[in-house]
Amino acid sequence: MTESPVTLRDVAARAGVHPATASRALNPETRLLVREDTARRVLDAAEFLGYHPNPVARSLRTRRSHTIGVLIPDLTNPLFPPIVRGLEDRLAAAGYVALIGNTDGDGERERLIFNQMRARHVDGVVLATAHLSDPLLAEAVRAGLPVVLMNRMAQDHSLPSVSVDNERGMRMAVAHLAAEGHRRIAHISGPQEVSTGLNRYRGFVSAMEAHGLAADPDLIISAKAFSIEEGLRCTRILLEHRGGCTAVAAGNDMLAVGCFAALEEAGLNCPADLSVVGFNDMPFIDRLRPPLTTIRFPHYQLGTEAAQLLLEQIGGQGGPVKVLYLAPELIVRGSTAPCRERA
Amino acid sequence: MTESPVTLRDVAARAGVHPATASRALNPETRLLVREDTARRVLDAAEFLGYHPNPVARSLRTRRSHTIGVLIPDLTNPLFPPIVRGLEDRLAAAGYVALIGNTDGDGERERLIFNQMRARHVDGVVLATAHLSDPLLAEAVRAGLPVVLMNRMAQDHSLPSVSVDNERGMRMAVAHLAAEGHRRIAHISGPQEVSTGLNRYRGFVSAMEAHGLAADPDLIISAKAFSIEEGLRCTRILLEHRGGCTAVAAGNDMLAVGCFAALEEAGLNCPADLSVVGFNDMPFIDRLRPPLTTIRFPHYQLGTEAAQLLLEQIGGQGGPVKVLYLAPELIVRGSTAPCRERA
DNA sequence: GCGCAGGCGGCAATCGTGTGTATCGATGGG
DNA sequence: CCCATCGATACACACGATTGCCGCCTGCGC
Repeated sequence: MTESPVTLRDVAARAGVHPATASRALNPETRLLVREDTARRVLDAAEFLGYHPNPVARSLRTRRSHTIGVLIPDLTNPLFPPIVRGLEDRLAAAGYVALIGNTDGDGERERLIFNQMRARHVDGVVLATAHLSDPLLAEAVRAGLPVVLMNRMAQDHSLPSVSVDNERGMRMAVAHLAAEGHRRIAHISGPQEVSTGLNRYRGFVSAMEAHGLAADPDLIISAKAFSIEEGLRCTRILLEHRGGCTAVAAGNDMLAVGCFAALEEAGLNCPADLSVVGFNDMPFIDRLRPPLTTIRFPHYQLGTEAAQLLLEQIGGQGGPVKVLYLAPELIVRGSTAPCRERA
Repeated sequence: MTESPVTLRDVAARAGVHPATASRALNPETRLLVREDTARRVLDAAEFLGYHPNPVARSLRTRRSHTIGVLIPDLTNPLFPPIVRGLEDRLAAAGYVALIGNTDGDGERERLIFNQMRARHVDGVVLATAHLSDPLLAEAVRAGLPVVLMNRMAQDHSLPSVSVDNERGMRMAVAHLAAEGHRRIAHISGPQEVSTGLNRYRGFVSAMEAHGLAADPDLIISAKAFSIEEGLRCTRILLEHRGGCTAVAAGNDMLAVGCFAALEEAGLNCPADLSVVGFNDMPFIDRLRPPLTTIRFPHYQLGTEAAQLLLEQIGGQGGPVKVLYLAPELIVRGSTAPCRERA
């Protein structure tokens, strides 16, 4: 009464069959091995008793836990909740659940959590933390563990991944600033060890060249993390011995928020003194002062697509490795304005 | 090589003992049943082989999954990520993992997810979604499933819970507005079916009385959910046939954000035309325009304390039911100003 | 009427661990 | 010298579901 002690043998007993037969009848895959009326009797008995298969026992036998490990840097980064929800919703629809692990950008912690997840026999892993060359990837591949990279790509291995087209997104951001008349545009780049940081940097450089603008090395500062603190630090440096830039393309929204903080600290106004464009269009970023101009991509869908790719991989079709790009979109808000120096 | 096929029998074989002995030697609880040098031999063998007990098999035998179900309304509500992190961190320290379920405030979905979690044999449940009288609670109690309420309380059952002192917090908010000279203060209350909504409402009424102010029923509007949309809707109503209030105490920050949206829509200015105070001090709320005056409580700690209570309950000390209140704190920012009508 | 084929379903082993019980050996006391 | 006792370990089964294998029964054809 306290638990749900209704087990397969109970169902079998009530249906007057052997547990093995009940098992076959209940599994849609093997149901055709059982006569139809027998199957119906078993199903009715299961229904009547309120039978739910014990997933632990099933996992022990089938060696599949229906559990997915998800490694992200930090759940409290507003970018991730919608992505995680997309993941969980899609996984849940397939009968899987997600175990979330926060690495805080620490490689040591990442390895620890990864091992714990492997110990729990996860059926696959979604990595949103992978560095360009991450030893974990080699390990996962060697172990035959299905892996999908999310918002990240790897250089050493060809792995399925879902991400926004970062180069294109950054080019759109720069194009917007250029169209507003800005010529001296700075870039606060994300960490160059992750694909997101690197590709956006590349997009910045190529876009500047495409617009016939010099990508002044003095106006490119590399942040050590995608954090508000780093945005603040980098912008301070920029403001101190900047070559007089009129606009900043930040590596992501968090860096842009840090940029805002630095401007406020220096008594400068955005966009009057400096135009700022971010990347991600994370929740609530449209309600800041000023509302941030940024590059949007569908967060929730990023999660669902990552889940989809992982499920396909677990399904074992063994098809070609899929690399999925989601289209970025420029969202113009109040943090960018025409360049005054040109006017 | 691909998996970690090193099992208890392997360890036992290498140590030259029976698997049962190896099991006892490895378990600190039962280690004293084994001679010390034998235990050491087993431990060495386990170390050498890189043995990790199979948690699935263990769970099947011990009927403990080391898994906790966590039901929240919506992970994309910025209030929850820090709370969830606190929970996960504390649980992880005790060897537990959390399964997150989003109910979207839907009772049907809540029941569905709850059942799925029970089917997965979670060792306990943290409920951040419970209504004042929730059939799930009775069910969980009847099943002997450890439960902790988070940011919620129940009326029917005496259950362990962790929450902020909502009445006191709301009284602090009202006291602040009163101190600024406001006399006609409105309240956008949260859903009255959940303790958070009800207790803040009570706090509002009692605070108004304490300051000798009339709690005009026209100035109290009940939202159907703690959402931006509801905040928008309720504020519109308030602005249309309000009795000329000069301040609003919102049931939480999301409602306050909706309130901001309604003001912008009506061409009104906060705090010049209307002072607004929220509740929760959720992340990024300090970066809105204007920065929201609100009631803060430690989110992360709310999570860790809930986890702690649940772990104690699972530990089975069977002590008295603990109900924990965290102290609220008034954070004054730019969304509240002295009442102009008094000046 | 008998033999064979094939569809159904039962038997039992298995997954890896934990634990109650039995057994074995040693030791100490009478 | 034998028996009782106790400590240490081996044995076996249970947890609950899955699945390879085998046997039974039925139906059909000759």
